[in-house]
Amino acid sequence: MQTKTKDNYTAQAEIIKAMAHPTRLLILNSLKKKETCVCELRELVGDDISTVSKHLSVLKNAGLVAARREGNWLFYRLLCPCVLEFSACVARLKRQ
Amino acid sequence: MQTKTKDNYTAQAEIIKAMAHPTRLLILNSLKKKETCVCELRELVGDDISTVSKHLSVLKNAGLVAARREGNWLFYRLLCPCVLEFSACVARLKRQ
DNA sequence: CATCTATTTGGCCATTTGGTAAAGTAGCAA
DNA sequence: TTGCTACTTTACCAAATGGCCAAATAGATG
Repeated sequence: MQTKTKDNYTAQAEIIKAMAHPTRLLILNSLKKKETCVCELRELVGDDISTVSKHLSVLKNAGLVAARREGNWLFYRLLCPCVLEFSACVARLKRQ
Repeated sequence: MQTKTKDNYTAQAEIIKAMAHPTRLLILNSLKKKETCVCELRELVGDDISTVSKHLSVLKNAGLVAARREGNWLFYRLLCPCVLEFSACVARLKRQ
């Protein structure tokens, strides 16, 4: 196996790992509909605010979302909606 | 958030988590081409045979692959090729 | 039966992850 | 300035993950 390919899979795995959590999937799917502030995501998720913030930083570091400040609020948005096409495939798989 | 939806994301996350490792991505992409025995996957991956076997059991438990015995050999095959369409999306993301 | 080959499983250990509480930071407003 | 709101970061802990070695297992063959 070539090093370049290995690096490629490592980089892909990083992104997939960032998606591999129920809360983060929920957040991603929610952001598909609209840009959302942390406080609203927190209500949606139902966990501690610091937990939600950590999940958001995982998604941000993976390049899946980005934030925009508006006064006291931070609005997160989805950078790559195509990652959600994956959900449909996984949902299909689950039913087999 | 409804319980049903939560369960849904948990189930999806299980499958995505199974993909979220460089070695397992390598295996999945290799199986896309053809059914392969463990010994050959081991050569491809380069890790200890027990490590490769454990990765395969993660993929099997997630429902992503299945095995077929032929004499002493176990041949693994990909059950849901659509999971790999995701790679293209992630690769695009990486370049942004 | 014994033995060989291919693969899985269990034990162990180091590293990573996910969660909370507490402390820190950034902007707004009085 | 002080204080308030909205969030992030740090510290800490428990649980999960990933790796290797060694032991166990399954089927083929003598």
